[in-house]
Amino acid sequence: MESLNLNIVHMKIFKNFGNLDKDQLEQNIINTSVAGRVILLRDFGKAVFAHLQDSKGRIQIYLRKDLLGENFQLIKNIDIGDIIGVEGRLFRTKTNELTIEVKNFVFLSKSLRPLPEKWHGLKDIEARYRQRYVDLIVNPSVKETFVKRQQIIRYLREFLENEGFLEVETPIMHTIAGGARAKPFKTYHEALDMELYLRIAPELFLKRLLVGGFERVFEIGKNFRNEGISTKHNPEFTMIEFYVAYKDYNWLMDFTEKLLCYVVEKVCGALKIKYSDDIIDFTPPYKRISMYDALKEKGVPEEIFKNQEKATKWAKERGIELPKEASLPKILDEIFKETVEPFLIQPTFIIDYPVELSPLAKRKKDNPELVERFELFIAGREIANAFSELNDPIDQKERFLKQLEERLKGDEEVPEMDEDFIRALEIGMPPAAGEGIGIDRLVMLLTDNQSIRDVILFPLLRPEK
RNA sequence: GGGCCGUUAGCUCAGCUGGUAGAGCAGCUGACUCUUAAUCAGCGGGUCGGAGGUUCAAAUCCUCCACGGCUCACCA
Repeated sequence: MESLNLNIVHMKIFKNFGNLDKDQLEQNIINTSVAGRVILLRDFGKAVFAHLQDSKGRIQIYLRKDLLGENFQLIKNIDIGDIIGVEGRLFRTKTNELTIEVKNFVFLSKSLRPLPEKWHGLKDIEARYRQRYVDLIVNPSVKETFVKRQQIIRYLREFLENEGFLEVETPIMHTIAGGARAKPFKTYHEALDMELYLRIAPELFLKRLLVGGFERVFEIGKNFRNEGISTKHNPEFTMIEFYVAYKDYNWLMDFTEKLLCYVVEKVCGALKIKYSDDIIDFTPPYKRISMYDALKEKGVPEEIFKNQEKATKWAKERGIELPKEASLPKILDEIFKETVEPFLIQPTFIIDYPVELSPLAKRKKDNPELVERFELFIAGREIANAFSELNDPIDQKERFLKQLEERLKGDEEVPEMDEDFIRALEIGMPPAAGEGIGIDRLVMLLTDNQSIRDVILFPLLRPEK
């Protein structure tokens, strides 16, 4: 029987025969076979009802002594959690439930540990993360989340491929951890006797590919940041980054709207979705507003935009904590995070950031203190970060050098100088726009989950003992 | 790293101002051939997260530690 064609509950049985009523099933004998895990068991002595669960659903099976004869004694050895295969005829019970009347069955796997309680299931959050295999068996919505996660990635990929993008893989082990501002994980290569870093972003490698002549590239993969863990941060997380030559950030905003619509429509079946207590509407166009205008809208006085003393005072009066030695743009960024960000529920592009906050973005032509950058906020969270890419090697080198001063002051999050990246820009990079989207946060949004750990199969935890 | 909260049977949870640790489900035995968290009768099940302390007596009070949750800090 192991070699028989075993049906998958939902795809074959319910899809093909789920619409047949009791009489139709009496008149047409439909034999089927299924393998699955026993998740409920009701023993009546000479008859047993059980529910089998497989990857797509559940179906009830009915085992009778008079049909199974001597083999019926074996049924008494079944425990909840065992995996068995059955074959038999489909029928409907008195209560009209589609059921398999078993004529033959086989034990496939024995479960030695009991499953969690059938009614309350597994609730303990720690146990759910540590024993995700049990969580997946008993909490159906968990499985749904991870199916949706894969769909989100599939449709992102499909959209970009349809738009002529090439998917690439760049190194995860870096000799210089660049492309973002974050503390990296360290590892070690024995043969080369060399320290390496796990990447904090693929950005600088993807831009090297623009130099090499690929005009549309993207990469989906893990990034690693050696920072605190929270409901929005896991040390390893999945990003998609994509780059388009000969386009700028305005084009990219339109493109982002199309991309999100494509994915949301495919995955959720509508552009309006529920997230927590909000209804998020992905119908374009999304509001586009500069960082400074967004601050003004929330009542932040314009006079502090150009005056560090006043900005510091204004922030402190409102209990906004500032890092020591914060520059004016950094102070405004902190004010933004407190006064604007939490209120950006509907998709909103915040554009035109101060150059100090964006060392890899191109300056605006009419205002070199700002860059052509946007961040997309949804449900009070940053979902995407994008800009017209800086392709002037001289400006880029100057900005790296300026950052290095901070590194020398002891800021470990500032990357080392990447000389090879400068060399690549010196060869000549076409004007381009690039964007990164945090996949985990997007999945949270589209699956209505409040913690990043609920969209990562095996989130990082300390060892049990 | 700080603050608050949690950790009792395989699972979900009770256990009051300190006085021999409980229930439901799961398990075991028995009854029952259309049940839906099946039902009924009976039985077994615990280093109360760990280590100290206070006390005649600690799941309960105190201290430290471990793990987790929320939150703040951190976070391109």
